[in-house]
Amino acid sequence: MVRLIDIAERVGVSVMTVSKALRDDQLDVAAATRARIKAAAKEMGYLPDPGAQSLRTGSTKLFGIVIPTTTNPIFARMLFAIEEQAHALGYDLLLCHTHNMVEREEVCIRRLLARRVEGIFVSPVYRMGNDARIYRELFSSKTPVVLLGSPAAFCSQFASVQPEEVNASYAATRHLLELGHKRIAYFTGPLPAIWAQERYEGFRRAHSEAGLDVDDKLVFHAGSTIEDGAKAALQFANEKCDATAIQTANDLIAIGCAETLLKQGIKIPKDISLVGFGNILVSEHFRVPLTTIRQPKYRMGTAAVEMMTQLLKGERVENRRLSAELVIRDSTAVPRAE
Amino acid sequence: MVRLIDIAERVGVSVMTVSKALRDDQLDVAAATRARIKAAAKEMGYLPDPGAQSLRTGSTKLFGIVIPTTTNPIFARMLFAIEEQAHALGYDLLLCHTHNMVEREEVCIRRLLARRVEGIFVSPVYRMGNDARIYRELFSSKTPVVLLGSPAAFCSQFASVQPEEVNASYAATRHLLELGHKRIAYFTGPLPAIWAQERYEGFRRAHSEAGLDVDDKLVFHAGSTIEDGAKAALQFANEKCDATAIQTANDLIAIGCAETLLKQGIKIPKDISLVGFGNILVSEHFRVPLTTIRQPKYRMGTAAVEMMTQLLKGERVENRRLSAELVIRDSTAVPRAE
DNA sequence: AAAATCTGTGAAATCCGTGTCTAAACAGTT
DNA sequence: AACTGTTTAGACACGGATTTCACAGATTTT
Repeated sequence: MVRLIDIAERVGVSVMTVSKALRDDQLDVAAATRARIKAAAKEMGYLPDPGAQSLRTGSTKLFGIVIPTTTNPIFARMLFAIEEQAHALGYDLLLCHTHNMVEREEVCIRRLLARRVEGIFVSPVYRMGNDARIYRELFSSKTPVVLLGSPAAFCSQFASVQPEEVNASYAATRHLLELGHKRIAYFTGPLPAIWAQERYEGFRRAHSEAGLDVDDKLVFHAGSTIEDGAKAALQFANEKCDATAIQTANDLIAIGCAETLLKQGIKIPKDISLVGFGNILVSEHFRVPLTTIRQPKYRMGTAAVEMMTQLLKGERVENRRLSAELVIRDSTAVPRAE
Repeated sequence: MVRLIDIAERVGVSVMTVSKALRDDQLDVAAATRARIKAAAKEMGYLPDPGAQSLRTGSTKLFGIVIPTTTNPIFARMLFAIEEQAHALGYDLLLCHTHNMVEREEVCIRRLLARRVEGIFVSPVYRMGNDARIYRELFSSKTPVVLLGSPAAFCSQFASVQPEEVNASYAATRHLLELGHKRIAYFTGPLPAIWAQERYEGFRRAHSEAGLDVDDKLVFHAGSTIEDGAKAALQFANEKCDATAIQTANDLIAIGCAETLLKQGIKIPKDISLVGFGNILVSEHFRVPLTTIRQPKYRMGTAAVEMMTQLLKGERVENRRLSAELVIRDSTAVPRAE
């Protein structure tokens, strides 16, 4: 590896001069000398040692990102945006997966802190309670943090970007109500997750504004995967409640649900309407292209990085909520005439 | 931040003793001293500075990974496996996206080299020619490299993991032939990509073994995205060739193709059979669940890390090809009786 | 009892780049 | 010629951990 001193010897100047010549333009070094040094550095393929740099300057130029998994399309797309923006700022990105497990999340965050990253993007693993040791550690480390998702009680001290869960979910329910549906089932996400609560809240609000009550028998607990959706659908079918539409807390649940119903010969949207949340790739190309909420994944990523740069500058930041709009496809229609 | 010297002062020993006590177990330091030091380190929340460590030892404990994008489900899953294995080895992972653009790929690889990563996993951007400057640079940097995908001419000096493209594609074609299809169209991937060539090769081989010729009129150039598949399908429909089945170079092409054909009222598999390659999430839940080739994504990731550890130990490694098998779903059937 | 060996500990040098401060060189002014 | 101010360059110290080596004291050998 080429070091500063190698260049210094070659050009015949001191190490300090080389260091200055290669960094602060316009300072302390004569133009001619600077040119010679830069030429030599390029020719010799010099790359500063980041270890030495970070040791001296205290700056690692690293961000860390902690997400459930990249196989979740929502996060894949946000990750993509964040990586792009971070690079533009001269930061590299360290990636960690939690698989939605608290122990893993702890390990991930500790790894990143040990690495002295200058900022962490994290999608918190949902849990009950208003305290989580790792988030206290994170806070006392003073590392800038941007939450990708809802700030639950245990991490409410940090800045966050999230979609407009309540309003978006509300819009989805409204869409069903306007089509004429009166009895709408709801497949919830994991209860401890704020996003799940908020999406459900939107569903309720649309009902109460329409002067309707939510029938508890129409609420099914689904989790967040395709399998969870399938299981809930089975229960739904068994209970033979007279719902004409189903709204789900995310697209994966909707997919699982639809697969199960279709298998039982139930037609979508003829027999039952279905609306999801998220607009992942599968939704568009699903057997029955899914009416859903388009989450602004890429924009959430760019917003997160913007907030991070503000935090790095020591500025205060406001939490951000990005609007998410309804995408109407083929899984919703007017209810079947009785 | 707590430093070694802080612990040293607290415990009343030298920095060196602390350093040794916290690292090489069983050496040089008396058990009692070691215990006191460890207790103090834990209590004070000591975390070694990776910058200083890497400066001194020359080891960064970092891997880099360069992939087209995490939104591509194939890579998302491999990334997941690689991250998991790397962490188990004590390495952190630096992520870079190329978007299949050579310029970006150069930037990414240079970033990683500048970071002094100890190993790079890279899915090469396909290009013609047998020379690429950045791969020469990479080679002369002596950084261990494992290719995620085919070793094209310009990067054949590196170790690689890849699925059994030819055989798998061959199996897909065989499946169609055995169903009784005689005229099978083929939608190729990007020609410079070796995987595209190999999948096509499997298609040809199955034909020649069955004593059939491949009709050039049935070969369409498709690229690698849903849009590419849709475009090729349009051309296919216009040319009214009498094919009874279509095989595509990957699942996304198949999806785009199917969307287009279905929109034109063509029934799958009744009017035409369709087989893809890759088995991504969409394929299973597509309007017509897709017959395809299951790529061993997770296993490719673990194999890549295994190979990397061998390279790190200075051992020679053999390129690896993992078998990929046919998954039969609903998009293939016997050809329609004329 | 003297010499040789082993153990636990620490001092100093080192990895490579950068912040600070001083010194030399030079131009312009009186 | 003496003085001032600016530009350019280098000396020195430092960041935090680790490698090397020396040394004192305890233990074993002769």
